[in-house]
Amino acid sequence: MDRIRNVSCFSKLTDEQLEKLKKISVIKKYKGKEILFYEGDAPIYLYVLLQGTLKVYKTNHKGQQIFLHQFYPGGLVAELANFENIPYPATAEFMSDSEVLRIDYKALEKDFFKNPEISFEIIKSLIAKHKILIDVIQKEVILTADAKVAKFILENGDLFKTLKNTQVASILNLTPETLSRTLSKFKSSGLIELDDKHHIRVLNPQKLEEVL
Amino acid sequence: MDRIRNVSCFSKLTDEQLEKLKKISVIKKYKGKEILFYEGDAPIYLYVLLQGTLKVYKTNHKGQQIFLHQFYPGGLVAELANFENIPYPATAEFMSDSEVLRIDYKALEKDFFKNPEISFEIIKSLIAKHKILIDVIQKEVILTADAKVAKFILENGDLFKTLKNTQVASILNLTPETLSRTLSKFKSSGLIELDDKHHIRVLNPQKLEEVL
DNA sequence: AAAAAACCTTGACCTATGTCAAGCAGGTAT
DNA sequence: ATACCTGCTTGACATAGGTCAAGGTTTTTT
Repeated sequence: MDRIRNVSCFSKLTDEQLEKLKKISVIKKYKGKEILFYEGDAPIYLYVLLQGTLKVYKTNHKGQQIFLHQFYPGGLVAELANFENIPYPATAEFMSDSEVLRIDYKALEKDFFKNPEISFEIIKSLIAKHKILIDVIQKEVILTADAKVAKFILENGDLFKTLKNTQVASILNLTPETLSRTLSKFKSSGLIELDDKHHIRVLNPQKLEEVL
Repeated sequence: MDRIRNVSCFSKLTDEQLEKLKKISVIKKYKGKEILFYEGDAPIYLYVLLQGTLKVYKTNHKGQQIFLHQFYPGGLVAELANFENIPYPATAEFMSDSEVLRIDYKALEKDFFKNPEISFEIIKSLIAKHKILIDVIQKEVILTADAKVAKFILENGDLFKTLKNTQVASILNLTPETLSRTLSKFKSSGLIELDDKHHIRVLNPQKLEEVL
């Protein structure tokens, strides 16, 4: 199918290779809130997200989700677990109705691994994920709640238009209460302004940077 | 030099390739506590640790070190920054007198990147680092202080023999006070026993596991 | 439009861990 | 032996952020 060809990761395969790939993979559909895999599951498949969104999170001692990352179409999911044949280190849950390409990993390894194009794509994907993890560490370990919020406003200000505050809070791994308090603090110190419908206007980007 | 050949990452190179590598690299010696690079520096070189130990950490808002990882001889340091040409995301400091192979990254990229052996080694190194980062997240974000200590005792119990408590505390990113309190708590609940010289005996591995 | 559900805000309180300070123990140097 | 580090322990206190609860507001369902 053309679906596969359009995935950036496989764009450079020959027709013949694509045929092979088709044989070891299948397209699966999921609904929002369904789970693709749980933390601790054994990895059998490599997944490529074709459509929809997928979030990956870990669960802490008190059962709360620690949001790690969100996948968009084209993303390669969970190579690590496949490579190392260790249990998935996190849980993956669909956030909307989605489609994934489910690839039999063992077969892929056998046929495709010597292909330098594929290796390169894998390196790229690993590096991207590496960056994500470093960001997670930055976010969770280094930044205070205020700094998280300031960073999010500066980098993703428009998302406030689409997301509810609870959703933003969960992306930042904060409680809605803390987010609310932080926003009012910023508001009262004149850093931002909230008009009617969740539209944040940054009044003082300078100062907001300084919070970091 | 044979030094290079013994680095696992380059063990499969031909003599000719090794010659090339020699031309674009140089061995540097450092003393303990010297800094290899600071968080935020621009990456020019790829480093391979030949001898000694190197620790990598980030610094949080209050200026404390957040320990991320320790490198041992053979380790490839900081590929990410090189690949992506972004500033180093952490600081690297030698913990003992050490030697590194300093490789001109641009030249390496040009000459060696199509080599599937090298690609494979890079993938391996990236995956190892990926795992480390996931562990860091696990340690810093998911685990409580008690759980960190319990995990460390179970996995690295012998290190208590060689390291001072302050050093263990800094590996766990805890204050010595917290570590001390946690150890006495474990001791008084009969989970562990401390004899004269820093030798921890685990009395109840079962229960210790449960703390996790 | 009415009822129900979900969301946001604010206050009071809790908890884990860090900070500061003091005392103590053991090892090393004088 | 004495003095002096360095590291360990313990206590009192501080603080960031979470938890619980209640009231108000918005959105969704009926």
